[in-house]
Amino acid sequence: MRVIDELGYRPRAAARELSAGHALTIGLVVTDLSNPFFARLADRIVWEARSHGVQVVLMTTQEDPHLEADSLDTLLDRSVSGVIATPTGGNIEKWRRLRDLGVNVVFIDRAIEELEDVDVVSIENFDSGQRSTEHLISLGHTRIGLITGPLTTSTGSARLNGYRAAHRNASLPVDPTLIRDVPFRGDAGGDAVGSLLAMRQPPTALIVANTAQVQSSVRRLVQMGTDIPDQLSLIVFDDNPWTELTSPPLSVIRQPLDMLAVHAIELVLGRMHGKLPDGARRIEVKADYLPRNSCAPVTAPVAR
Amino acid sequence: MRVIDELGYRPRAAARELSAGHALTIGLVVTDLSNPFFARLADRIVWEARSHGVQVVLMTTQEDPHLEADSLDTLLDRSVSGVIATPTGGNIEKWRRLRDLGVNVVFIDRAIEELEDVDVVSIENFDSGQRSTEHLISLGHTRIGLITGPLTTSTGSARLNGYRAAHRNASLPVDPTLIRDVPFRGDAGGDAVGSLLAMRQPPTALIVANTAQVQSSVRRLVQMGTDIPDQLSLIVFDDNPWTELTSPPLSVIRQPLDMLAVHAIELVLGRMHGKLPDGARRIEVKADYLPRNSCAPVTAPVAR
DNA sequence: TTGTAAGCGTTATCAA
DNA sequence: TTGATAACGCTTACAA
Repeated sequence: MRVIDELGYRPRAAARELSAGHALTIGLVVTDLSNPFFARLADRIVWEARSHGVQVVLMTTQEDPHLEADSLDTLLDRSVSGVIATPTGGNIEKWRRLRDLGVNVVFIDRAIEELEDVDVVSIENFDSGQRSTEHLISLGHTRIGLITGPLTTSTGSARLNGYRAAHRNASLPVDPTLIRDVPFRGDAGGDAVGSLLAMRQPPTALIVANTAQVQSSVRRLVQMGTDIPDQLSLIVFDDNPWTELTSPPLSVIRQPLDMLAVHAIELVLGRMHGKLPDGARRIEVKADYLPRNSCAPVTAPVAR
Repeated sequence: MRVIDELGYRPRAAARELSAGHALTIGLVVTDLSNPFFARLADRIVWEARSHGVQVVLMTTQEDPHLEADSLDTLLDRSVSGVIATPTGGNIEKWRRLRDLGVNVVFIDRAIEELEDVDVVSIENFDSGQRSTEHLISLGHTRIGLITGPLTTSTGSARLNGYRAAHRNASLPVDPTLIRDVPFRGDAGGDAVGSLLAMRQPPTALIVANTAQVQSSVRRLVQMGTDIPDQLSLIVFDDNPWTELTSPPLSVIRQPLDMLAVHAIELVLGRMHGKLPDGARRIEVKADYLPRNSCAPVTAPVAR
């Protein structure tokens, strides 16, 4: 021990991994880090992992299944003992194989229907969609726009279902032309905003129900000089650091990133140490509605 | 080859690393990912690294030298062949040892004076400080506040020197009470804003010269209801996605993240392959001033 | 308790 | 060109 200290000896990770057959490393696979949601999620995960002596290898997919497939191969080569990912939706077989090979997989933020035996940590998507819609309905809005990610994603469909349920409960019809499911990448959010406001009977309220579309949507609203909240009430998903710096400050659905990260890490590490019972876990944490000043009652009653 | 295909064989990274003595991996050591500047930087670096078949192990320091030291040890254990880092300023000996052990180190964004033989990629800090100050002076401002990171950091001191040079060139005195060098973490930016505006003779313009302080500074300005630009002209460092979403949109110094990332990766990989001449490289890329609507001429001439 | 040896999967060296 | 062999540094099982 004294000599170890004197020489500053440190065991070599590669040798240990080769001998053990697996690495004290997890892979983190997210879309990209320019989305503040994923960035802060990554920050929390790296932080939590560190406190357990686990390193994080970071890979980004740009929502592209090919890049995702590459990432998974690479992580497999590295014998990572776990993967935390926001899956693109593709590579079903690859994910399954990864899991069968003993890699602990945890999906965060979204799920994949076909992979029911994979752990998932997410917010209560249905509930978030419902509550934000209900809030706008309670302000008298009857034409509420919804911008969401592709409906093939679990977040997209669950939030839309919440939106629908809120309408149903209020005995309001759902106008399908107010619903825009758009791709994650590019300026799709902005375009959806443009076309919604150009409608003959435009919505009086808007929910941007995916973090990937918030920035481009808000940018477009600012460019168009839309008067918020008088002309349009607005709720966006996820409390970015800047949502309170706009005028007016935006009412948001706040996703509890810390909880998501902590649960994800605990699932991965728990399975690593075999401390968890078999069977997939689905953890849903509540997302709060944080009212600020971007929502107001409808100004004029809507003629029908 | 056919059998390789059939069996889906893939070489084991751990064995290769053990044999080769080093890993096709680099460490990325940044403060934290909740700062959009570092997040986007990390995004670009991961992306560039991937295109060269190199994986990235991510570690965060929270500006804490102890955490940084831990990170370096861990990376050393992993035999990474390179490290890209925004150094905290401490651990001088550790950095030097790392370099002497053959790990290619590239500092990004900031430098450490004592380590003159380490590659550095940064923006033209002096120039950025000078140009932003000059712009405000040309609008007639004579009392220009400056919020910057600790002056022990290369970015802090270089930007301050630029600020001073601009004053000198315009034969303006520098009022030291207008200069606030504050810690990176916490709400130091907001507090500096508060105390600057509470001065008997407050500044008519403000430069927030560090990304870490922008968010808390702007938040405080919004909270205080400061009229920008009529009451206070504002320039902030780094073009976050939200700087054009505030009202008014903020004039910024835009740091060319792509360039920083590309240069850093090229330096690390270039040295890995021994394609680079000896001797440290200092690459400085120009940062553009991007005028938006947060700067205006002084309203009333300052009584003297 | 301490010491020895085999094995992890790859690369590199040296013979054939 | 091909094929066998040692070495990388750690863990673990077994023998002394």
